[in-house]
Amino acid sequence: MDRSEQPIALYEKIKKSVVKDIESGKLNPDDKVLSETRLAKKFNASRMTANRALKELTEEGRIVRVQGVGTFVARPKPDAALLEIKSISKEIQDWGGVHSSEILVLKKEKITASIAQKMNLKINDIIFHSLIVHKDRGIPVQYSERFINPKVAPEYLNQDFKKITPSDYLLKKSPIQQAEHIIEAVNCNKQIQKLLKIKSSEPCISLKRRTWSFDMVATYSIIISPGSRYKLVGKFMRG
Amino acid sequence: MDRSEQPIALYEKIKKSVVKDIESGKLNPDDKVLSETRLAKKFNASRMTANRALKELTEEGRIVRVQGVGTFVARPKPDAALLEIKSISKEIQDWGGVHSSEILVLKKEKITASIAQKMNLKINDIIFHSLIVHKDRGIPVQYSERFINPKVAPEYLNQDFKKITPSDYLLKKSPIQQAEHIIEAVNCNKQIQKLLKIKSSEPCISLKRRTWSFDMVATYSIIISPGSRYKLVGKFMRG
DNA sequence: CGATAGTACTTGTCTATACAAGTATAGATA
DNA sequence: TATCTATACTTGTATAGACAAGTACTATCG
Repeated sequence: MDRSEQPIALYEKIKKSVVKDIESGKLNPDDKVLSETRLAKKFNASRMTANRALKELTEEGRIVRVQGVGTFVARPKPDAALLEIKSISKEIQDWGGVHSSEILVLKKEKITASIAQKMNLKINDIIFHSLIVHKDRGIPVQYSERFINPKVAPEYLNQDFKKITPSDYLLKKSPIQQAEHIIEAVNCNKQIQKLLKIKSSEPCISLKRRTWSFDMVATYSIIISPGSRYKLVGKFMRG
Repeated sequence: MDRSEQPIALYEKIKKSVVKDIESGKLNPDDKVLSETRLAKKFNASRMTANRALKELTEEGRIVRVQGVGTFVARPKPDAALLEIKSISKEIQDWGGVHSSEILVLKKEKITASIAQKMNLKINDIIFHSLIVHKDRGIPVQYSERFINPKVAPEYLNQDFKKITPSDYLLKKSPIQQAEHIIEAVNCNKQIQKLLKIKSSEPCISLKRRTWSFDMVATYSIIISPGSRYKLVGKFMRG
């Protein structure tokens, strides 16, 4: 860790204090948080500084503010793994299906320009690339392409993926700090149509996902599923 | 444009001005943006106001700031701009579009069995029902049907939705929301095809959503958008 | 009893100022 | 030439004060 101790900003201290009260249970969901004025007095800060702390906590979804009324602790995210793809095999099994998968690509390779851009890497950097089709009772339900930053998981290719799933390995090696999801409805190209054994008219759901670890883009993945065979269910906060 | 004019905050004006310069091509990636001091002077604002504008644009991924050096237009990490599933009108405006909407239904009515089940209400209970088609420059981009529990927002129908959007009103009345989302790729029925002015082959993204407030189901909504005209982008933090 | 006005409090926005800290550049120095 | 130093500029943090806008409650009036 190259993070040495720099003097912590006052607004950060206020944020941490509120978060601590929430996580310790001193403040429960829907409880009223100290007002800006009171927080400012408590920390010997100006109101603007307390305002900044509370504004950022609002953006982070930890509190809810209502003008004229006050600031309240937000209800906890019911599912930590919000729109996150849990292991597709588990999902299929939970559904009562029979999971199998076909590994089409699993290797190191030079990164392409468009992927390099998405992952903030340089062209010609080396990257891990996998392409897998997941099936239920032999019927393809998901095309899954994944690019992995080797700086984050250098031993990725050497794993025995019969003992640990790729997702589980990555989760262990690189705690995800942040994830971005882009969900689209698309008609997919011929190659993917063939892999998924669908007609060209079949609407598909495309989920592109980037995850960050250690302040780097850790993975970029593209998942495509026929609309008739798959849906996403997510529980999370925020309107 | 059904957006009536509420006084727009100064920092919002500064943000919009910078975004406009970026999107019009006046400012290109890596170009230097006016410094806080200069922006402040240009808009007759204080430096703190310009600072807020630039700070928020940084969080939105549109610019990059380097202490001691300056502010630069971010490279187009595509899709980084839109962060949350926020109000569709705001989304369209941020995108540089022109939002309008057609209200097809907005009334109290008796609940149907299937909706009653989803909302944990009894058949023949009264519910608020709205059906709106949102457009960008006249092109339909979203079919939005919504059922609202009157216990949560009894004054819903009496609002002047030219002054406050339905979403904003609901957020205010029941600020703490837990939500469940089901996302599917579908081909939609003839009625919706007609409203959205799409061909039957156009893949659409369907987002069904339930929100909870005060331990009740507050709303159930169905949102359908043509895949070619809309996508969902979500950024979620962990820890 | 119901409506209204006043109040106390909250968050939202904005200003003018201040100092700290990081960077680049030009000019002086060894 | 290579290195240091002053400086001018940038962003980052923080203050104290101001007014606007929204809400909840109380006391008053009709």
